[in-house]
Amino acid sequence: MTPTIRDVAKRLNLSITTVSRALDGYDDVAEETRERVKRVAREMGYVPSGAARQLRRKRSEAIGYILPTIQPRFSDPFFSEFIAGLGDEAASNNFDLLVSTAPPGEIAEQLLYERWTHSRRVDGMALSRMRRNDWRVEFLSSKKLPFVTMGSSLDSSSHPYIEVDARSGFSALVKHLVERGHRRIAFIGAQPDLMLQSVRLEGYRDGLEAAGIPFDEKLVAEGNLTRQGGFEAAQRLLAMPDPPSAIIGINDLTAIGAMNAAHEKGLAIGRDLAVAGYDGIEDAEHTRPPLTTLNQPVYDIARRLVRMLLALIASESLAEPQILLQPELIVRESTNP
Amino acid sequence: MTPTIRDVAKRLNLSITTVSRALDGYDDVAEETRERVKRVAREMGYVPSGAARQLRRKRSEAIGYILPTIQPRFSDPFFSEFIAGLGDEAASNNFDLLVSTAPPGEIAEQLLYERWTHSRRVDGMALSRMRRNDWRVEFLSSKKLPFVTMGSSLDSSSHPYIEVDARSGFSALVKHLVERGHRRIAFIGAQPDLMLQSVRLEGYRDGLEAAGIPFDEKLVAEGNLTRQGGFEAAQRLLAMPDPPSAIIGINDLTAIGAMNAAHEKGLAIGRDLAVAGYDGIEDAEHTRPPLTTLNQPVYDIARRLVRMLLALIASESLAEPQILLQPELIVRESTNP
DNA sequence: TCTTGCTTCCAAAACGTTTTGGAAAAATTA
DNA sequence: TAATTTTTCCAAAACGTTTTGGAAGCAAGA
Repeated sequence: MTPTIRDVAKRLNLSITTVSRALDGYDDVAEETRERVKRVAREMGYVPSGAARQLRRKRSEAIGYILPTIQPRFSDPFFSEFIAGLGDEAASNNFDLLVSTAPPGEIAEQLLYERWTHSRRVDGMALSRMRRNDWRVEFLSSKKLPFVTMGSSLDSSSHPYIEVDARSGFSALVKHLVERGHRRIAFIGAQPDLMLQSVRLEGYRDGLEAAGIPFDEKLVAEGNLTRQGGFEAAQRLLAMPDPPSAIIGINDLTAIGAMNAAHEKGLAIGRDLAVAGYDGIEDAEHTRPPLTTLNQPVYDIARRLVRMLLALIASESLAEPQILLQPELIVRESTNP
Repeated sequence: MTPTIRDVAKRLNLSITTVSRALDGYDDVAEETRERVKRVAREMGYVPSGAARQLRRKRSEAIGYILPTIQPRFSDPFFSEFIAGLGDEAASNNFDLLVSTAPPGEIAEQLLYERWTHSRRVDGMALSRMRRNDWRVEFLSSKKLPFVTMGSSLDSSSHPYIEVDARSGFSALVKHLVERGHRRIAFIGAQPDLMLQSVRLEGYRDGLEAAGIPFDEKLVAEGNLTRQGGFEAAQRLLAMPDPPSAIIGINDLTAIGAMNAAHEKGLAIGRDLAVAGYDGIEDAEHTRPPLTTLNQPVYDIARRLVRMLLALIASESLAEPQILLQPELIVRESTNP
């Protein structure tokens, strides 16, 4: 069996207290003893039992993240980047990352949050894809479990988050298209309960208003953040009697779907139809033509979120609890042939 | 504070033993009492402490997976699909998925494996991207920690795994290209220590041999499983005096990179140069032209791996410890204009 | 000599479960 | 009725740590 602290203590003729304190770096143990303890512990391959430590310390040294699995077999590069960021930063602080999956809004999701918070399997959580008046915010606040979010929600409660200013971003995107001579600019959005939908749609409207173009709701279609959703929405838009000359996708996947729909209709993207997205995923560099997009540094945001979360867990106060970043407009040939 | 089992017992005037056994479904508690216990427990919002349970049961009800983060900001759709599969299946068995990240082959990786196994934070592990004579296999075997792998390694020890028969797959891919009239078929591979490199390269050679085409090592280039790697390798291949008429990428990302290199050189893919990949990621459906590939059901494999792993953890014996699946050749316009 | 103050160690009490080995009460059998 | 079995409950002992509140030994000061 794997050795326990008792085995180490016995071998050293010391009490388990001293072993524990020696390894934890307390200063009431002689430097020479500490060295002996450390050496023997390593020799014996001793690693403290996570469960026992958690039970006693009442902390799990783990943070949680629940992946919103919409369809089975989903694959959105946003999430692998986000998880990599969470994992890297957690790992470099000796924290673990607990991941689970649940379809958003369903009962299973709620059960999972309850299980994790009540059983104290995690010391804190990271949330993404915020919804309007997200129940998770209220729930976690009431349970006093530290959490951080990517993007804000519409709650009055103001929790720590990092938000990318998508509103200005989309406005800038519209400006860019207007400068290229476009007047009929369509927008393919997402489910209306998502914060990113309201925010980005508003940015789109801001942009139109600034250019003096009246808002036309027939130019707004609903997708679902996937390629397929973008594809179908774009088909509908392009089948209109007076189709748009430019399409903005709420994210890159949507935009890529739209490009495919256009291509299938025989339109030359960039010339006949401009297309732009949001996210800055790697795929967007490799479409043909390459996709104009707004880049947000997902990996870095994830790492930074974890740092904030760890500070909260250590009940330090945050210098900057709400952070607003600007996305970077990357103009490529899909809007600039 | 969150209620403990003691609080529930006190409220019911029962012993904590009975509460525990009632909730765990033992049959030595009266049906009527069980109902009372369940009701009150729910009312009080009682959830057993994970740490205490783990400590006593000596099981963590969690499985681990370590993401091979090669570069910072990596995003390979393979992994989001794989993690979604692991997470979904684990969640539906009330298991948690512990994820961490480590660059493969470095000391940090080893430390992580040691920490997780010794501290018993996980009951078992899933591995992917197997290396030749993978030390992890030996390590986990010696620690007697259950594990399953996607793909086999070259170890004599035969652990449970699911392997996709990439060797036949690549052979079939070559056959397909030969039938389309190609004789100079290049292969862009990956780092030589990866199992998938040896296996897929062998499949490629099998295919050449079956077609009576001599193997030419100048047609084999090394990539790194990313688009960028594929792009650069393809540039080298296409700059040769007698360039290939077809390129096979070891995975879809590599192939997509190769398509871009060809496109940059003004070659019409499908007509001037055939390109094919392996994985069946969603991106491959949306390249222009769509990419011929070998599809492997990553999501399902991940779920199945977890089922195998849970059986191992419950020390059941597996009906089929080693599973070999056939990839499905999906011919698209990149090789079939 | 008796305090006082360090330094270095430790015994015992948590932490919140599950499990073991009965015991009391009720039901069945002889 | 007495003996046996079945049903239903429980006290106490783990599980492996960390933390609390000293205690022993020794040097320095009075």
